[in-house]
Amino acid sequence: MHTEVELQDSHAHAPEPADAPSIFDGLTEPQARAVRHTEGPLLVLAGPGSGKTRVISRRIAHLVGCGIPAWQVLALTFTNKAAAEMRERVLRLLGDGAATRGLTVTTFHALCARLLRRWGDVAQLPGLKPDFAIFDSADQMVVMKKAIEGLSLATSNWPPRSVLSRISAAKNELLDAAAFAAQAHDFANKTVAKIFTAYERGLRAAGGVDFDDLLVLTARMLRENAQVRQACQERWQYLLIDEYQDTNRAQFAIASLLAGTGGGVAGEGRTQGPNICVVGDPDQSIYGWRGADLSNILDFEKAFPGASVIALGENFRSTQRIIGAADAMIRKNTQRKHKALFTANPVGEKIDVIHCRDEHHEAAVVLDWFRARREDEGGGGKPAWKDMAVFYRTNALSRVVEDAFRSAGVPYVVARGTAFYQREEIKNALGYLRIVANPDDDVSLERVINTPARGIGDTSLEKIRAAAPGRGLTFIGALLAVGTGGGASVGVDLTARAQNAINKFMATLDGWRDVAKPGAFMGADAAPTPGAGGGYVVGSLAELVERVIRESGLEAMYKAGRTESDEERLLNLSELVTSAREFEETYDPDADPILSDPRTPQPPASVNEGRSHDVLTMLHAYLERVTLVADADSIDPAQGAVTLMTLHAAKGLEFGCVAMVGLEERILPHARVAEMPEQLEEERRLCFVGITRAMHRLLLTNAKYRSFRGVPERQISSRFLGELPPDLVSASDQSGYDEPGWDRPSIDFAPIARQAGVTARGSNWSSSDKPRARAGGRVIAPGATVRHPQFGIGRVEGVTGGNGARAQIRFRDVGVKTLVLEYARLELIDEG
DNA sequence: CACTCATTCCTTTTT
DNA sequence: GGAATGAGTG
Repeated sequence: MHTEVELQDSHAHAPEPADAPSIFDGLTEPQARAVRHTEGPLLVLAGPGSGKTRVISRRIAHLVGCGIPAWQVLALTFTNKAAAEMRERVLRLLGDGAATRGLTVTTFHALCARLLRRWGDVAQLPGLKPDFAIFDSADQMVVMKKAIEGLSLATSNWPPRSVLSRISAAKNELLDAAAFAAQAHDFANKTVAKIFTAYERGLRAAGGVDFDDLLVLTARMLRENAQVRQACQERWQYLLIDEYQDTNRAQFAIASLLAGTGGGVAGEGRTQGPNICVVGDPDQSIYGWRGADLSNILDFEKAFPGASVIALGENFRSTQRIIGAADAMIRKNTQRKHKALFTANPVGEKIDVIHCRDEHHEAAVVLDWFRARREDEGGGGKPAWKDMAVFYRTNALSRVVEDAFRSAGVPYVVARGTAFYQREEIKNALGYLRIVANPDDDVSLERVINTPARGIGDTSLEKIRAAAPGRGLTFIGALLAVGTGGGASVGVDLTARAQNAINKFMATLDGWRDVAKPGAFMGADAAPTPGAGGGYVVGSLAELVERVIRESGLEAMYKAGRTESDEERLLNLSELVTSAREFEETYDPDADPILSDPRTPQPPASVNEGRSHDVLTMLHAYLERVTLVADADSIDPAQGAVTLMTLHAAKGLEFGCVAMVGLEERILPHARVAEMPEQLEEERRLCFVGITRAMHRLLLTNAKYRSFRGVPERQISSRFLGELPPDLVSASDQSGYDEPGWDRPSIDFAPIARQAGVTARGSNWSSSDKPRARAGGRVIAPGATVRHPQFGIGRVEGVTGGNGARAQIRFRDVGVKTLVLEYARLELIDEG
């Protein structure tokens, strides 16, 4: 133990010397134990607010302090934000110098992307191209639709969304298309298996991988290729995984393969097993729907025998009342290992629970509550806007809150990191860039080939599309052939105009590729252009982005439009250039795991000094970065604004004052638990996560009426509210009604037997308060008489069950109509 | 071929 | 209430 001295002297530019603490300063005994543990597997069960991030960053600093080279340390998180924060905290302890060189702190997905780029060809993963693009969910959808249509199936029978989610589930279980097909026995599964195969083919043909592939392919590569596995194991001797409760099977496989079995060379007396440290909290597992497997954390000691376990139960964040409420609630979960949750903090104020009239009233209540908090003198002093947050279960709930904040002039930010990159103009610009990076990307190609309109219309494209596969041509190959050889040479009969347009387009693409390619005629060595936009070096990424925006015609297109949104789009495009420039400036090849060489497991040292990396490499890295951003990544507490976000995005954060809206049955817990009761406990954990984000004050609200898709529905108070100890709560009913039952959690919500019958749920009548509300949830069967708001009285002739259930109904005036029960506002008159 | 307007279909959560 | 198709027109 020699930490302190070493740590303090070796770093000249630690920002604030006064701030450079001893690594063990102010730690509790269990925290210090976790920091001190270096060799062998370690499980840290870290309750909310237990100083987890602090422990992790100090532990890394301690490892380095013990003489372990930083480049041997790999820390994995789920979001870029968490990675950035962890990295920053380590650097604060150790300084950004030689001591931390090569330290790898990144997300699972980003690590996998880098490993696949570096090793994909060595491992010979079938169909994986070195230039592969990462397809986000919108891209996946395009490929999926094509796959389904290519099999002559209807997207109405095989909804791309749900097929994708089944495939995703399979991939999370490490099943590939062949393995999935092998265990598919009924018709539905066999069909999904076929679609799976076609989807994979389409994805690979476009040189793409989806999010799940990043994990699956990496797991496979590590499992099957000894060379890659050894290289990684040799490089990363110390593995650390945050939010371990959220890992799925693929991530577990990756972690195990990276950890290996022994922790270094045999015979060195290390018998404890690999140096893998995982940190998590089973009570905060909220990604079950994405394949997270709680048994990874619950069975850690089985997977890594001899593991030490340290529980961090003391909470340093919240008041006693908040902790008491959270603890009481989470105890209702039965599938759970109890872990003591306690705090030495002040008792604090009671938790406010307010029943509101509707969502607009609810938003106003939240606003008032925040304003009142700004005058609070109590614990934490007067909070600023940035110390406040609103959480909700679904994104759809944010709109009303946003509106209220906007019109009240209260600053707010919505945590939607992906939103910027989902915008039409940005997707267009990125589409072009993606083609430059990977010409096979036909999803991007089809997106932008006629955006802005350049005379390559549907009819021409259809002809080319029809001809391409028969000739073994990719889409871009066909375009090239059409352009150079003339359409006739590949059996495509195009108008001269279309051919010209295609030629021109291809020439433009070529120009960009010359910029991106190293050593091309406008390569990195050329002199700087003091162009109008000026300042940057030829061969820079930002220049490429700017060129693409201009020469693609996107700029002109949005300039021509004179609506407000067009102006905004132009601004966004220049924002994209800025983001590229920023990326370029901070691009650090040293931090890039792909550059570690297997034969020389040394840190890359100063090999990559200077700007020798070419634009294409940087473009790949940039696109990768841009596709792997998460909602939570955009949260920047430096902004003086209230933060609005989903409960999922809130994990890992803390705020002085928190308001949670929509504590209603069918929202939190979500409606899906009616069909899948086993998901209730995850919903409760989600609520637990929300509550435990609050340091001083917590407000929980719900509304009596809430509109869904414009239709107001009567809401029922969330059962979770009923689970809070009454003495910790200060409840008030401002709904303007006084009905019994409103305060009580619903028991009316038990799963409805689905059988052959179909439930006409919700029955959303006009705003009148007739007793027919009770018709909701009843079974509609053939023979029943119903009333439709437009069509009048009708008789049910037949029903089809399942999701999106429909009924054929014969109306007196309009004849037989097929209606989707969920949306047709049917009123049951007689069960027949 | 491009643009506008009507119709349809949804809404968990996200790397 | 809104995005994403599709039909119809210039």
